[in-house]
Amino acid sequence: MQSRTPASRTGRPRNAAADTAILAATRQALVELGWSKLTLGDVATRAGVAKTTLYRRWAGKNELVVDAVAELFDELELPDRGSLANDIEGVVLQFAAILDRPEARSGLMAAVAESTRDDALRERIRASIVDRQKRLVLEGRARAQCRGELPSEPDPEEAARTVDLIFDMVAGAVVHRTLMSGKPADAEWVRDFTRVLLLGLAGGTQDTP
Amino acid sequence: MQSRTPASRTGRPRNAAADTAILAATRQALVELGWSKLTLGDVATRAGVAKTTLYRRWAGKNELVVDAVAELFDELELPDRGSLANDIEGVVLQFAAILDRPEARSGLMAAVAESTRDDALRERIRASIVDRQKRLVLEGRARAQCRGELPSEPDPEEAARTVDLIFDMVAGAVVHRTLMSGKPADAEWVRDFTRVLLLGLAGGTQDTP
Amino acid sequence: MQSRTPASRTGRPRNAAADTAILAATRQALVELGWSKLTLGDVATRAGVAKTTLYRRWAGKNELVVDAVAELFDELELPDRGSLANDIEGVVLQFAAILDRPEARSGLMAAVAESTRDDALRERIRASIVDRQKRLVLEGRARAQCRGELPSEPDPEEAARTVDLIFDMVAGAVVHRTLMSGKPADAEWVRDFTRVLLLGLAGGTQDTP
Amino acid sequence: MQSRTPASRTGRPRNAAADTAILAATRQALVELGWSKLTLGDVATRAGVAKTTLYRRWAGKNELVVDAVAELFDELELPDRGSLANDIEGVVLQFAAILDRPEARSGLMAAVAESTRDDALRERIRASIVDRQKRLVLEGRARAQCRGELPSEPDPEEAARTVDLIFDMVAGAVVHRTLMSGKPADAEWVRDFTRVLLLGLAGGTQDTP
DNA sequence: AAATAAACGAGACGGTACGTCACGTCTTGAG
DNA sequence: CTCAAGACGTGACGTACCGTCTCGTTTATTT
Repeated sequence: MQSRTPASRTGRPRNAAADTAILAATRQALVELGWSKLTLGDVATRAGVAKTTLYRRWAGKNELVVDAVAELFDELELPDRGSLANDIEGVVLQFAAILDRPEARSGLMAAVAESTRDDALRERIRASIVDRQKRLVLEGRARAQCRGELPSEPDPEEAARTVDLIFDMVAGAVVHRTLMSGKPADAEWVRDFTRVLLLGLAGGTQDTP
Repeated sequence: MQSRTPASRTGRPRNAAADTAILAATRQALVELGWSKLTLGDVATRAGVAKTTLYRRWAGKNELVVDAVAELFDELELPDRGSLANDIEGVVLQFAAILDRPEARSGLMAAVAESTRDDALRERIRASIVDRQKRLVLEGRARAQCRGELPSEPDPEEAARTVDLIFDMVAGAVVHRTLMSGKPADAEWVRDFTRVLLLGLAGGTQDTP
Repeated sequence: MQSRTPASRTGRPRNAAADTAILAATRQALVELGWSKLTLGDVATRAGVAKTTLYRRWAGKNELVVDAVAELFDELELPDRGSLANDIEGVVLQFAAILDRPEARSGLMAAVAESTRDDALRERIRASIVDRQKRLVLEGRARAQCRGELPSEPDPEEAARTVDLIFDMVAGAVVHRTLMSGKPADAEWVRDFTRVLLLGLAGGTQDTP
Repeated sequence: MQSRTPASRTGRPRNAAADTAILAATRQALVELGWSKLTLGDVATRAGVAKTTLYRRWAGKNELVVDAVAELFDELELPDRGSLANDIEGVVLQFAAILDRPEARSGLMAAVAESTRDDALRERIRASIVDRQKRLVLEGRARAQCRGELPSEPDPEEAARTVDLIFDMVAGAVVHRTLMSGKPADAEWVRDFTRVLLLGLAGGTQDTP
C-alpha cells in the first residue's frame, strides 16, 4: 500500500501504528479542509508524527491521499438480496453513501485529476481502488448467472470487456450524479438507474408489453 | 462568463483581447503543466498581461480554469445520423475526443474536485458545462421521438428526471472509462456502451434471439 | 552595501526603511543568539518583514551579517591626541570596545570563517570592513609624519606594504587578545602593545636607558 | 582530549582506532566542505563509524572540530636558527604554512566564532591550542636571553604579561594577514613583520643611524 | 485642450506551504 | 557496555506562488 517496503533487518524498525494514524489524520483533514487546503505538515501534526516521517513513507500528497481514500472503498459488500436488480441497487446505494462522505468526494476527484498527468499515480489509483472493486461486478454477475438472470458468457475476452463496461457505467453514473450534477444518488434515482441499466432506454418503457 | 461586469462608463476601457489571450494561455498551460502546477503568474506571462489584470477579471485559479475548459465543450454537436443509436455513438465519440485533450482532462477533474468544497464553483461548473450540454440529450430525445424510437413522455417531471439520468449515465461512463479506468473510449467501447444503454444488460444478449 | 541595486524605474519601489530595520534586527539577534543560532526567519520577524523580503535583498546569512557588522566599524575615529603613541592607543581602545560588543565578536569571526571557503564573501568583508578602516592607518601615519615622528616614505609601493603590515599587526593583535586569548584589551595592555609596536621588543626595555 | 573518559571496567571496550579515524575524517571533511557544510553524519560515514559512536565520544561539532584542528598545531617547532630574528621568522613561516591548510583556516576560525558564546568551548580552545603553543614564545625568549639579545626579565608577572602580548601580536598578525587581508604571509611579509616586531615602527628606519 | 478616471505593466510585499537537510536521541539486534 | 543501522521528533532551510499593494504610464470619456 505504501511507497516502499524496504523490510530491512537492521536498525530501528518503523513504528507501524504511525501508518494507521497518518491515514486517519489524512481523512480527517480531507473532511475539514478538502484536498487543496490539506497540507502534509498539518496531517503530520494531527497524526502526532513528524513531517519527515510522513515523507519517509509516502512520496507526496497525492500518494498519501490515494491510500487514505482507497481504504474507504474496501467496506463495499454485495449481500445477496435475491435478484440482480436488488443486488445492483444495494451496491450502488453503498457506493453513493461512500461518495457522500466529504473525504471521499474531495480526495478521490483530486487524485484522479492529478493522475491525468502522472502515470504512476494513475496506476496506483487503478490498483488500489478501481480494479480492487471490480470484484463486485464479477461476483454480481456470477450470482446472476446462477439465478439464470444472465446468460453465461462463452467468450472470456468479451466477458472481461463487459465487466469493464459495466463497472464504468455504474461507477461513472454514480460519480457524475453525485459530483457533477450535484444531486443525491437517492433510492429513487438508483431505481431509475438500475431499470435503465438492466432493460435499456427503450426496454424500460416499451420493449416489454 | 467572467467574475464581474462593472460596466463603468468612464475611464480606460478594458482590453477585450486580453480575455481571449488569457483563456488561451490557460489552456496552453493546462496542457504543458496540468492543473496543480499551473500558476496564475505563469498564465499572465504567457498571455502578455500583468498579474493584476488577471485578478481584476477572475477571482482565482478555479474560476479561470472553469471558464477556459467550458469553452471546449461548446463545440459538441449532434448531427443527425439516422438512428438514436447512431446519434448516441456520434456524440459520445465527440465527447471522448474532447476528454482526450489534456487541457480538458486535467482542468475538468480538478475543477470538479475543488467544487466539492465550494458551492459557488459547483454552480459555475453546472451552469457553464453540465447544464449547457444537457441540450444534446434533449435534442437527441426529441429526434428519437420523432422517429418513433422512443415513446413521448407524458409526465414532464419524470421526463426531466430521465434527461438527468441519461446525461449522468452517458457522461459518467465516458469520464470513468477515460480517466479512471484509463482506457480509450474507442469505437468498439462506444458500440458496446450504446447497446447496453439502449437495450439493457439482459436485452443486449438474450432478449433478441 | 546590499546584494544588488537594480534601480528599476518601474514597479513598486522597495521599502527603504526595511533595510535599516533588517540590519538592526540582525545585530540584535547576534547579541541574543550568536551567529550559529541566528536564523533568517527570526531576523525577518524581528524586523517586521517577510522572510522573502530578506532573501530578495541579501543572498544569505553571511552577506547579511557582514553588512550588519560592517556598520559597527564605521564609528571608528582618529581624534588628534597629540602624539603617535596616543593616537594609536586611542584608536586601539575604540577598536577593542567594538570587539567587546557581542554582535561584533560573534558576527565578525563567523563571517571570516565562512569567507575561507567563499571568495565573494572574503571580498565583501575586505571591501566593507578591512579596506574601509585602513583609512585610520593612513591618517595616523600622515599626522605622525607632520609631527616628525615618522619619516616620510619615499617608495610608494613600500609605503603601501607598510600600511598593510601595520593594519594586520594592530587589528590582528586586538582580535587575538580579545577573542582567542579571551582577555580584555584594557588600558594597560594597550599601553604595552603600543610601546612594543613603536619601539620593538628590544627597544622597549633596553634601547632607552 | 575528548569529552568524557568513563573508564568503565566492564562491557565491550571502545574501539581505540575509531578516535583516530574520526579526527582524520573530520579534517578531510573540513578540507572538502568547510565548517558550515560539515555534518557529523558525513564524518561518521567517512570514518566508517556509526553516528552514535561519534556522539558517545564528543559533545558536538564544535568540540570535535577543535580536537581535530588542535592536532595540526602540535607540529610547530622552534629550531635554533642562530638569532632571535631568524627564530621568529622560522616559526612564523611554519605558523603561516599551517594556516594555509584549508582544514585549519575553516575549522579554527569557526571554532573561535562559536567560542564567543560558549565559555567551555573557549576554554577548550585555549587549553588545546593557544596555551599549548605559548611554549614557543617561552622557548624563544629563553634562547634570546642566553644569546644576550634580550634582557632577563626581573618581574615574573610582567614577564608573563609580555609573553601573552607577544603571542597575541605574532599569532594575531599572521591570522589577520592570512584570513582577513587575504594575502599570503610569505617570506617578504614575515621579514617586514619581524623587523617591526623587534625594532618598532620608528626604530626600523630612523632610530639606528 | 484639460481634467478625470479607470485599466494597465511592473514589481515589491506579507504570507503560507513546500520538500529537504541535519540535528541529536531512540530503539533494535549482534558482539 | 559498545557498535552499526536506521527510524524518529525537531526546527531551519531556501524556494515558489499566493493575492495584495503601490507605483508611473496609457487610454478613454467628460468637461
